[in-house]
Amino acid sequence: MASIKDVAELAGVSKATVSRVLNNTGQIREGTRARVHKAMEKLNYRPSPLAKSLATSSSNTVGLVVTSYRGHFYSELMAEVQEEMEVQGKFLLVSRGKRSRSSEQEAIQRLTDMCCDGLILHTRNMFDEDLVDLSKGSTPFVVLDRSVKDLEDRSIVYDHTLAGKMAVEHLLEKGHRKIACIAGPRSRMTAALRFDGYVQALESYGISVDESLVAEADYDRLGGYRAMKDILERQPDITAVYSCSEEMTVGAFDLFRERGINLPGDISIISFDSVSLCTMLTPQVSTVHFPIKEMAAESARVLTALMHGEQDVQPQRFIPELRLRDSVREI
Amino acid sequence: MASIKDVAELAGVSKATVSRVLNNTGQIREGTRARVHKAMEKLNYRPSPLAKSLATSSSNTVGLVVTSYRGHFYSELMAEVQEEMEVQGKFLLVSRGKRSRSSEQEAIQRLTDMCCDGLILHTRNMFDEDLVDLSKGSTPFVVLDRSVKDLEDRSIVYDHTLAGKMAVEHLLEKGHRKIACIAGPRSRMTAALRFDGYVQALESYGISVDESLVAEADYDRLGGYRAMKDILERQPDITAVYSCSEEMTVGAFDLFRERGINLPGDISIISFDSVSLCTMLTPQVSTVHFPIKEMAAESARVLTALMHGEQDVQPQRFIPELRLRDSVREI
DNA sequence: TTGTATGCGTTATCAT
DNA sequence: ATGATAACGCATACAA
Repeated sequence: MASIKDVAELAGVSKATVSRVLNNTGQIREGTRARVHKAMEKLNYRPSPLAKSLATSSSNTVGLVVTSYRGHFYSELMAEVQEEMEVQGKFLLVSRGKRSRSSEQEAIQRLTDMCCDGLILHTRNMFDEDLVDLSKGSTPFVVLDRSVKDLEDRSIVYDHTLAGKMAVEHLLEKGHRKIACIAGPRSRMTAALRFDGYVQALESYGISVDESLVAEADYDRLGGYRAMKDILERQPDITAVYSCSEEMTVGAFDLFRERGINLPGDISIISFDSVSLCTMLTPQVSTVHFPIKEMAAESARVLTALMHGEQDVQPQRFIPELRLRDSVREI
Repeated sequence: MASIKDVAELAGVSKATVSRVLNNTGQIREGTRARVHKAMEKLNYRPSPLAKSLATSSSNTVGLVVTSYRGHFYSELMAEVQEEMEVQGKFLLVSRGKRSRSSEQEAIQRLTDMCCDGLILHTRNMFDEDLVDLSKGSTPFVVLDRSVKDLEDRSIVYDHTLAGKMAVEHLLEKGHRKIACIAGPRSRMTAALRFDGYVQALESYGISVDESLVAEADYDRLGGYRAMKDILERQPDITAVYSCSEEMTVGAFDLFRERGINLPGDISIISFDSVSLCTMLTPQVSTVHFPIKEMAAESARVLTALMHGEQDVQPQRFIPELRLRDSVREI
């Protein structure tokens, strides 16, 4: 690989001059510029990003840390950020915090050590104060789907509780009273919030929650299948289900299909949805939409603004939105 | 940020010594080692990956180049490679070749400039000879889902034509004769191959292809919807459909749902499938499985072997496999 | 307008 | 067992 030195020699100038034409900085005579260009051409010269980063401590990359890679949700998240960043000409470095405070911090450190120009954090286990500490450093970052006090201008947030409440209230309005809940692992913040929505909606109708109506499961297809099965065993006469994730909903449908249960005739269902899995099912299921895609894109945009040194960025607010389809009937 | 120099000074040794304890190379007295460690601790020292890369021309990252980020397929591909690489402690750098020979080559150059230790290429537009040229360089790489002559030991391949043939023959065996084909963009290699499978299967039954039975569409949901609509307009009395991608199948189902078309009563369908979208549909649709996930993982493993300097790696062969479910009826 | 010299944080080759 | 020192490829402050 030809280096800047080779180009300089061939063009009969100094390295500094080559560097100048490279970055379009300073004044250079047209003649020498041409000579340098020709030399670069001839040597098929390409600057080393590594050396440049070392010299400037900026790397033209941004880091993304997530808690998992598995599943449509994270795939979509990664892809979206990736695409948005490419527009900025930035590379994306992805790292995973393995569901613990320390591993999340470690991931962040690795990324900053690599001189990422910015960070997008979808971390669930770090404390708010950790994030606030981080904000004292020089690397700009945004937090995705998490509201951090004092970091509002870098938080891309969504009100999971309200979303859940709206979903369950819809069921309530349609006359359902015996409403099951397929909940995510309650150790996870957003899962807990979504469950809160269930509780609040019920309370607003003067109904207290019956624990035998709720099952906690992993946020995936099999989890949904099992949860639905458990609930139906305990409470065969439910009329509606509130599912806290689309993949769990797909799992529930596996059971419905297996048992010949009819929707919405026998059971109504409403679900969270991010990647439109719910519109592939038959009947298409009514959802509260959790717009991870748009939020990921927004996080990329906000980060870009931050990296450009813009002040007072106002992250877009994402409001829960009901998407009514064919899986809920009136009773 | 503390550098190796700071550590050396604090520990009262030279930079070289610090470097040695860092990499566990050479012999060092226990006492000094301890002192160095303490100094590192105290300064919260972390080595700069950038400087290390510059010095060693290796970066602890691998590059992945794909043609798109959109859709479940690519998402899954990225996520799988990502996860597999993390096990090796490698970072992943993703870049996109925008469906042209030159942009794919450009992406590769950027990645090699960053001193990636290895490359995974899911490129469709470069020529075989480009790849062969590349193989003369020093960066190990593998090609995903493409068979390159003279590069068999780095090609993770799948027989799309055979897969398509098997799918259509299944339809044929069940008595179907008027079989529509929802094809991908024929400019794309694998789409063309899958279509070939259709042609071959038909020929083996002495049937010549009727172009009005086939529609070419984008490899996505909307494409499938439109293609299905077009075909039904021209040929309302088809009995079966061969769909070349799962997302197109989802789109076809959108139309079926809209029109109240019954499966497999009115129409039978068989589809390619990679991300199990087809098992979410009702009825679950019979498929030929294109195991992109496993192939992505295999590509990561083969690359790892290559990077470790192993010779004679034999990439696993992936054989098309029919997964019969409930979307095809006998007539 | 251009050149010189130094620094960025490592590794690696010689010495000692 | 340890230290000096030269790379690695670029940017940049200071001279000229």
